[in-house]
Amino acid sequence: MSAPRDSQGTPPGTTRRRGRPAGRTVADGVIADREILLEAAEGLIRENGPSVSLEAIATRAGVTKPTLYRELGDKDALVNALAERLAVRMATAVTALVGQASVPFEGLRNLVSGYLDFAARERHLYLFITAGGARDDRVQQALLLADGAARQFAEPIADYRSRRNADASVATVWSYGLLGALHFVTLWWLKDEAVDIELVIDQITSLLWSGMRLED
Amino acid sequence: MSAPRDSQGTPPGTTRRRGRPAGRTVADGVIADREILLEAAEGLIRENGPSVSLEAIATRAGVTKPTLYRELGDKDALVNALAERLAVRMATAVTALVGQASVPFEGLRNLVSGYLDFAARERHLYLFITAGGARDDRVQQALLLADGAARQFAEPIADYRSRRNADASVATVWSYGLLGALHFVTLWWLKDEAVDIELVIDQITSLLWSGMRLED
DNA sequence: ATCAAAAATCTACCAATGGTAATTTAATCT
DNA sequence: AGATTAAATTACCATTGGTAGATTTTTGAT
Repeated sequence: MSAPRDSQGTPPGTTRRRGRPAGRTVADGVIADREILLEAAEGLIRENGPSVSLEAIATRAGVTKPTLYRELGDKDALVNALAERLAVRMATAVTALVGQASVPFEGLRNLVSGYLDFAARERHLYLFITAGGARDDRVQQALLLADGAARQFAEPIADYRSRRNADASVATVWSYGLLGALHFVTLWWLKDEAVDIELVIDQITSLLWSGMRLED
Repeated sequence: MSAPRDSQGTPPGTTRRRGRPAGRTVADGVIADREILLEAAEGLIRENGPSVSLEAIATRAGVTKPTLYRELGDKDALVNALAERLAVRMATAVTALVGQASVPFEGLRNLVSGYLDFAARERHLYLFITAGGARDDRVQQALLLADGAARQFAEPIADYRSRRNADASVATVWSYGLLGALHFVTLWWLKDEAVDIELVIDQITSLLWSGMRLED
């Protein structure tokens, strides 16, 4: 917005202090700094949407790019870190909902509902992680959130089936299938949120629970 | 690779002819040029993977960037055009397989199998379209292939259910769910192709056909 | 035939951005 | 106190998407 005279985010009149900062020792506040950077990134993404530059993140965190690189690695690492955080928060929220269910079907429905709700609430962040940031290797970017989540889902699925003497080896593939279905429906729904969400939840839950077949 | 002296792909000794080319009239071979450019893009992606620059594409097509922009618009338009082509080819291949089935279940299985096969055969192109190219707005990039395909799938699904007096309004959501499941399983499987493909096909077909439930 | 306007193309550039090298400042060690 | 090391900054590089302006040929009017 306000054009900075410098390539960095230094205020136009002043000069940023250079060199090692006062009262800062080896591996002192490293985790704190990491946290501050990730927080800055999340903030920017929430406010300005999924396209964000490392420069902007560094500036918001009060540092410069090389510091950001030192703390986080490269942009892929940043996206990874954000994905991990989001996956944890998402899993926590969704798991709590699933736990409230009294029967498996209700558990699945809560899962679907929780997923869509969470994605809608963290719209920009969700889109950044699943379709946004990485420079190269965008290939598995789409699976970033999914890889974590799929592992989380595989175990309950396998358990559920084992307890009922059904083939549990499907758990991994089903996890990815489940996540993919949720993800695409989410993307489609987020585009304009034109359809009633409860209807969408019912329909996709029905597909995942009962499948498409009408006869045996 | 071989560093060009020029910023363009001009051979080091020569100078590229400038200006309007001989024997070229308004809207003459426009479609042909478009085709050549798209072909060049596909070739490069097949050979070098999903990361490709517009410069490289233009050079391979024997033109320069401004010409490419005149023919295609911007990079998003290029990705769009490639997605459309791929969607058509994919739909053709898959539809043929589905048509060979004698019962609906077999149709679905052929669909799944055809999707995975096609993606594996056009690995780089598939990844470029679904996870690769677009500059901004990568958001709906993930849905590029899906949007076309989902429309294709929605009608058969609705038909199938209508004929059996089942609720056909699920068709749209199910299409995206189906595509999402296929896409994620495909990405996961393409990562290292470690699992037997027939097993994957069986498992994901089972999920889509019968769902996850074990009891009513 | 001649000359102006329009069309198609290239060269040369710009801006944004991911990433890094060299430099400066402060803390720590001997 | 002086040397070494760690942290951070400035200033830069390379790539790449995109565009402005120069250049050449066709087209069309006089």
